[in-house]
Amino acid sequence: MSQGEPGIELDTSLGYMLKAAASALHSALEAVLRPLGMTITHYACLELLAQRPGLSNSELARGAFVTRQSMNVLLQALERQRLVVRAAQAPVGRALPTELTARGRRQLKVASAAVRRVEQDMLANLEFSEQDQMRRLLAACIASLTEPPASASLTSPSVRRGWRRRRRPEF
Amino acid sequence: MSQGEPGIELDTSLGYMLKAAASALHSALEAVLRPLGMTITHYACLELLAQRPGLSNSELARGAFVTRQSMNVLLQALERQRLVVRAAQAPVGRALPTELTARGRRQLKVASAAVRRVEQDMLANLEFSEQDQMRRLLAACIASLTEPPASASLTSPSVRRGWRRRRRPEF
DNA sequence: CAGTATATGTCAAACTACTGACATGAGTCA
DNA sequence: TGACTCATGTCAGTAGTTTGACATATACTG
Repeated sequence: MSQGEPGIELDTSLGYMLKAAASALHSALEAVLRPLGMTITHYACLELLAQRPGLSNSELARGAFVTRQSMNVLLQALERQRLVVRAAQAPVGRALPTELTARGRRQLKVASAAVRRVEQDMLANLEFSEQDQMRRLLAACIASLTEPPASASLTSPSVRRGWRRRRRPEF
Repeated sequence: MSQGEPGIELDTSLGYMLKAAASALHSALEAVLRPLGMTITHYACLELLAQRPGLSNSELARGAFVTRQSMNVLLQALERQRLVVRAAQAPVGRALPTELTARGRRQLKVASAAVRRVEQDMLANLEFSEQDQMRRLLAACIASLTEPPASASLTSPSVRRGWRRRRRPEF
């Protein structure tokens, strides 16, 4: 083009490619989850609870990359559907531990299988060593973007100080 | 973090890590673009037009990973702000070529610099060879998810048949 | 040529997720 | 103890996107 150095070369920009890959994955996940009557965040919430029972609303929000407000409305819906149960009162602080019900586990089981298929499709052409490599590279990108050098674990809410987590999530 | 760390795949799931990286990038981009009064899609639209002048609404939508309806409302806003101009009538078919105005180019220049900084931050700890590797891996994932083996170029709307592009975009 | 399928532009309605705001619980520090 | 800071839950309003629908333009098919 004419004007000097324009901007970013989209075709080779890793930021753009990252977005493209995430977008493709998102579409594929939506496509398999929709017939099950679930959104991606809905699925993510269930999966998180299956692997870490007792997570609070805020912790689930961080794990699903949405705001705690968004997760809150979702959680209320899931509770109405009897897919999860929340403690009536907080054991400590204000955080209310949440857990899956048997019904929630059943729904998750179906969804989880579908999601796994999508992920395997995505990695169909990658060797195991390449998958490891990709994990390493993505982790490096995440770390660089999240600045604070250490931790920020899903379940370490209070201890860390002086660093304020970025408010906005995804997508 | 007392509950027995159920070995979760989330921490090693490439799908999850991809989402995490995209989410972190999205947040970082939003943070630098917001002070400029731009959204990510807004920026993406301008950047696309800078590199491929004459792109239509639908082509811009695909390039920015949103629906053509979303891009349409954005384009109308950008046109009102005199950042872009659209052809009054289609040279062929219904597609209306769009181009940046001088004003649009000026706005893009500032945003592009900010975005470049974010991307460089993200890649700060990666060697060039690792960046190439990452490009290759992401490209493979995108290809696997998009199924149809070939093409699907940003500017090949009509030729391809028998394959319907996935409707939903991103993020 | 008629019929069908694909692309595109655009309006309107519905939704999802975010921002803003406020109150509550807990830890830190002087 | 009291002031301050931080994390959390939750309600209300809003912005950005998607879904749905329809008209129109082109290209393929038989």
